[in-house]
Parts: sequence; structure tokens; C-alpha cells
Amino acid sequence: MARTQGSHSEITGPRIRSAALALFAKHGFAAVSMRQIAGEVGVQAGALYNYIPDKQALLFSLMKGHMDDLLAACEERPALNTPQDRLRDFVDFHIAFHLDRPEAVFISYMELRNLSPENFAQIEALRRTYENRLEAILEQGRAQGVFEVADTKIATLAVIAMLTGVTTWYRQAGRLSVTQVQAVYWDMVRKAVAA
Amino acid sequence: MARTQGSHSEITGPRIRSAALALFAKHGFAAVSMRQIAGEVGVQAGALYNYIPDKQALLFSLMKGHMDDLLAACEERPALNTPQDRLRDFVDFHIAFHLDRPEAVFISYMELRNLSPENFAQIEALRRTYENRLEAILEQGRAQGVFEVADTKIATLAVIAMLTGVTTWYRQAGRLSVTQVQAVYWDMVRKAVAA
DNA sequence: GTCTATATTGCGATAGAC
DNA sequence: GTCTATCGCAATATAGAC
Repeated sequence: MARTQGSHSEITGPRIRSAALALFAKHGFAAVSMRQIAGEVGVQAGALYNYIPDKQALLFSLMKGHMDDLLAACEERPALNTPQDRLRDFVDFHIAFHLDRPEAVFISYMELRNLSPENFAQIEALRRTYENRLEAILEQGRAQGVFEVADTKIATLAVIAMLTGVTTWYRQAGRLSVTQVQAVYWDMVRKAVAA
Repeated sequence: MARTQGSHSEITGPRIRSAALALFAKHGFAAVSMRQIAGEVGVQAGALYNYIPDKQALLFSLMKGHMDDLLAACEERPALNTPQDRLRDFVDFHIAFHLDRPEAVFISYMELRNLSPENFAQIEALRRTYENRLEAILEQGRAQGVFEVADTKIATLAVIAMLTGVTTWYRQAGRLSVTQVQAVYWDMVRKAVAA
């Protein structure tokens, strides 16, 4: 079925998001212009506004999409019984998920301050939801006496900070596979919270 | 001794740096204008250029100053013998130093991509130097059999990521003192690298 | 050393033709 | 849906008066 020349609604939208993701991650939201994004996609700047109301909404959409993906993927993990198994699964999942989309991770970390207050609150709430999943695991382990942490909330944030840090150094062409990285981090996490 | 009216060379310089530090930390380097900085200081934008060649140099100066402070303070720590004592001292130092200047820490983390390539290389080298201090401690402990880590380099980065994460949640008015925070993190670090 | 004024460039966003 | 053209504004940085 023929299309009006120059009309590509089904592919331009995703391409805008993809280009914006890469550019925001590389240069930062405030440093990237709508003209740059349009140039990457191959359209004029004005055409972007057929897909997004404004630049802020584009940033929010990218971050919201990332957080939704994170929580959805997290929900799909198999239900495990022991705190140790659940923690190991969380470590594996967190590392694999974050190494799989470093740009989105970077943006969702770095561009929080460029969100409007309302948008910031939404993303923060999703981040809390994710943190709570780990906190519940640590709390269960502590209740059962298999974990021992001085402060469950701090331990939660410390473990997440440690794991997310993997994105700052991991390179696909490096000496370690994702599986090996997971094993190395699991060894440290396991010991850090052990009774 | 009388001064030419409107001439304040000795205080304007530091005030520019201080204002820029706060504004860059809050809104991001690219999102802050020279006019905003000047407004905070109480001068016109053009006057800033009596103190800095350009905006990039201002950012670099702030980050370089922070890294120099970090390494200088690190050098001044007492010489300790056992790897355990040295690691404990590193944890205490890292947390106290970073909690003491959250804005500079934030900038040195977030604005690396806004540095020119030459400036980036310099900051990176200083960061490596700092990381190497921890790596040497972990390596010594491993050689002596008191630490056991699957990968010393990864353990180094993991510990630093975990510790630096404290700046994202710690608030002075919160429920924990710096000393308590140090104890909580030390407990986790100690166990994470224990043999 | 700071001011006012300005050169120059680029920004986000919109209007209307096709 | 995309284009060209443009509005209104703000950006960095500089020049010259005081």
C-alpha cells in the first residue's frame, strides 16, 4: 500500500527516541539540541514535533520507558524461596539488565535534575519501587538469620550502587563475560550481607 | 587602603568558583549560563572573563581542584601497616571526604563528558591515581591471604562505587552521623573482601 | 575591575505550503 | 508527515568607556 512521499510515521518515532537516547547519553540532555536529534534521524527539526510535544517530554518518555522496562523485567523473574537464591537472582538480573542498555541507564542516572518536578517525582517513585524489591529480600534474609546487615536500607542502596557501577567500566570486548562479571559481584554481595 | 570603586579582585574570584560549583551541581554544566553565575556573584557577565578564559576552563578548574584536594588529603593519612587497618582508614576517609563536599563530588562524577578531550584525560588520570591507592591495599591483603577477592581491579571499582553512593542519600539532618555511616559501610566492605 | 553595549550564533518551538 | 521559513529569545564572548 502506497504512502504519501516523505511520510514515515511508524519508523520515525522510534528513530527519534533512539537518536535522542544516544545523544543524551553522550553529551547530556541540556547540551543536545533538537536540531542535532533531527539531523541524526534525517529529518528537519520541526518534524520532531509531530511525535513529541517538547524536549522535556522526550526526556521523560525515555526515562519512564526505561524504568517501566526495568520493573516489568523484574516481575518476570522466577519466584524463588530462600533469601540467598533471591539475592543471587537479583544480582544476576541487575547486572545483565543494566549492561544490556548502558545508555538508558546512564540517562536515568544523570538527567534526573533536568526533569520537571512532576516528572521527577514519577521517576523517583519507580526507582523506589525497584529498590524496595531488593530491600524486601535483605529484610527476609535478616529475619531468617541468614543475612546480617547493620542497616537494611543502607545495605540496599549500597548493593545497588555497587552493582550499577559495573556500567562505568564494563566493555563487551573486555576480558570478562557477563556471566563472569555476575559471579565476581555475587561473591562480594554474598559476603557483604552474610551472617 | 582605599580601593578603586567596584574593584574586588581578591574576593570575586573565589565567589565565582563557589557560585559556579553550586549552580553546576544543581542544574548541570550545560544548563547553567554565565549570566546566572554572574548574577549569583553580583556582577555582570562580562566581568567573569577577568578571572576565567572561558566556561570550559571554569569547569575544568573546579574538577581539577577537587581531584587535587582528594589526592592531597589522601596523602596526609597516617601510614598504617596491616591491610585491614589501611582498608578501614580508606573507607573512613573516602566517606568523610565525599560527604564533606557533595557538590564537588557530584560535578566530578557527572560532568566528565562536558570536558574537552585534553581536560578529560587529565581528570581521568587523577581518578586512576586515586583508585590505585585502594587497589594497592586490596592487593597487599590478597598477597597476605587476609583478603579474598575474585578480581582485585573489579573489587576496587565496586568498593569505590559502593562508598561514593553514600552521597546520593546522606543528609546531615538524617538519622545517622558520619561516624555511624562509616561503621555501617566498613562492616559491608570488610566482609565483602574477607578471606 | 566592572560596567554597558553588542557581535554572533544557536536555541526551542510554531506556521503554513505541499 | 515533512518541509522551509521564521519568531522571540538567550547563549558565549568581546570591546571600549569609566
